[in-house]
Amino acid sequence: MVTLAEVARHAGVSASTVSYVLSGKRSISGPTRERVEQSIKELGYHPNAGARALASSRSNIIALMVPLRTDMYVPVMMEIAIAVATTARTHGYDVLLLTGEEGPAAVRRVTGSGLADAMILMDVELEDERLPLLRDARQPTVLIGLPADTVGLTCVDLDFTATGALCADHLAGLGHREIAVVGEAAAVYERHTGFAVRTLEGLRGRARELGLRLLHRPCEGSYESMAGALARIFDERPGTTGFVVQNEAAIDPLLSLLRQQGRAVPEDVSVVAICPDQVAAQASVRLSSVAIPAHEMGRRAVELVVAKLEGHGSDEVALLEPELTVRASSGPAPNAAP
Amino acid sequence: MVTLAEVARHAGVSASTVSYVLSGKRSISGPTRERVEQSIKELGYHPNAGARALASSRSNIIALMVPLRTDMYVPVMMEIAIAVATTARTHGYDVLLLTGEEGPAAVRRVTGSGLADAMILMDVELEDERLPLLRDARQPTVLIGLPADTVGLTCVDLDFTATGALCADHLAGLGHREIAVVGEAAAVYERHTGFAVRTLEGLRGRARELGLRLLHRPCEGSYESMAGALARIFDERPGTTGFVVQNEAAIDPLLSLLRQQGRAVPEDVSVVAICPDQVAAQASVRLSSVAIPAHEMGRRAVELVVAKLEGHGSDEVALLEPELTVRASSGPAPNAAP
DNA sequence: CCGGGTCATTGAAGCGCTTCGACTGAGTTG
DNA sequence: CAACTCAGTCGAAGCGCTTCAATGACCCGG
Repeated sequence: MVTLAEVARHAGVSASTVSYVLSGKRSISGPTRERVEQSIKELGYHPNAGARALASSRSNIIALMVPLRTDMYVPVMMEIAIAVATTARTHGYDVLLLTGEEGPAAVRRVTGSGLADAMILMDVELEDERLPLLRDARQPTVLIGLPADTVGLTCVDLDFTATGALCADHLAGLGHREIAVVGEAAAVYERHTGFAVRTLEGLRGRARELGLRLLHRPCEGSYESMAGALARIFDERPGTTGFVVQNEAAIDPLLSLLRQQGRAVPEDVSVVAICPDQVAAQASVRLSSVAIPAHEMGRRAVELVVAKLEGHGSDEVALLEPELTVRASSGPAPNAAP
Repeated sequence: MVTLAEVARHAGVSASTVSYVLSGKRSISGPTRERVEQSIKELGYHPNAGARALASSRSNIIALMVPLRTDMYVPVMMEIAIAVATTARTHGYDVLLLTGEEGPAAVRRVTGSGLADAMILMDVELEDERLPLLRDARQPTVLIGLPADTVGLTCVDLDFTATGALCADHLAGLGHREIAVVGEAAAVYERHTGFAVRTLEGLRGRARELGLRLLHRPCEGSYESMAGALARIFDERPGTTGFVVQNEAAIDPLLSLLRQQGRAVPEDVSVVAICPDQVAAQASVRLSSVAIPAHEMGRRAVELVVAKLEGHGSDEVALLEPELTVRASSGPAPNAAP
């Protein structure tokens, strides 16, 4: 194993000079720099991560805590994780993957041991038990998702309240008066997951303003549960002509069932989805949708955390503006005035 | 920040004693151990990861390299990643998340810097450019997936050749003679991804033995591309009564299209999928399928790598036996002899 | 030709931990 | 009872790096 000292000897300089060449924290003359870089290359030197971390109290690692559950939004989580990992690399950081399993204990372990310089948490609940620990951890933290109380926290999320309102606007604008919301599994609402709750609030609030009738039905995502939910929806509100779906797994079943029942999309019913663009574009009917900007969320989270690590950057809540793309699944309500 | 030395002072022992209490590498008397543990708790001590890594040349980190692409099997990758992370924790290791982006450079960086004690690579191609580096890295490595040449490597994978054969057996046993294979996107085969190629080999080999006619069509996974592929299949082989699907995204479109064309499953055509059980169980027709044991693969990979780190454990290829679960999507061929 | 400033480089002091060898005293053995 | 073992503890030497204060070399204006 090649060490700094060996590089220094090979290049005929002191160890500290090599270190400064590597870090760029002091000016080094051209010739010296070149000699050192040459030696590094020749010897195949790689700085030892542990020694660096010890001497500088910086590990250059960002911890990413992903939810253990895989009951929702798996592709989104994966895309966020990958975006975090690649963006972190461009800033010189590696990513440590923590699962929610250990819960608050993981936070304590990582912040205590200096394993990571900062943390990014996903799948934040409205009253998350990890939050108190974060508020007085010495490591900077960024949340992907929005808890109830954001004081002293930095968060990134799609503005789901605005997303709900946007969906309501779109359908109302097309003349739909009775809207059904096909949501995530009931468990997701029960554990007070922010995005699901907020979307619903946004939908309800705007529906009230616009005088729409709104019916919310959680859905497990299986074909069977979708069939059940759909039957109950048309049973209770036969005049339903607009659907908002926030559950990737339920999309295909919904479209398939509507087709089976002879309800044409978008002629008889309109469907708006809240899902990644790729999913919307691949469905049997190209779906009008509000995109989940997973990549952007991961990227922003890293950038916020890096800014904090570098001293600038403050606590802020970065809400991404939702964008609705109109595709082939939404059109004028069948009985609307022209 | 609390250090070992402070704990030692607080407990009235030497630093080395505290260290031995922590590691258990030397015997410590009951009273002393208790005193030290008490001090650790009172002071809220957490060993510093960097210092540990430097002194012991062990980081207690396993690097996991996941593919950057998200064009296939995303939920499977995620499940493997989560299984790796949780299993690693039970052995005292954390997981560093690397994306394929950096390619071989990431391998060099991690092995060179001692950032990780071992590596697990996913999405291995038949002729993977990272393999030469691994063969003479000092860190143990385990591959999830099977390259062409496994000499000197440790691998975990579902036995996809046997999986293909099993699907052929199942359909042949039900009297089907003409089988269509709906595969992954063409790009997956072009980059020689092991699992896709091997499944096909297994299918072809057994089909030949059993005298089945086999038609393979790659598929992007969108509804549109599935429609195209299906049209070409029935065009070319109108007598097709059996389907093998190895592409999660294509499952729903396939079932939906078959229904639209008035072909009943399993009365007119039988479908066997190669996918996680959850997906098979949630489809509109409960699918007969060979499960992808994602969790098991992740777990096994960690256990193999930990065994290597502990000195026992040798190079071996662990192929998991495929299991076919018969559900509602496969039945006797319509024109078969009773 | 000297005081003051800048630039490039160095030596040495740690960072917090693990681990080796040495030491002690109690228990065992011939 | 001397010789020996062994469990339990300690001191000290690093692990490979960063960083601070110090040292020269050099240039400038006065």
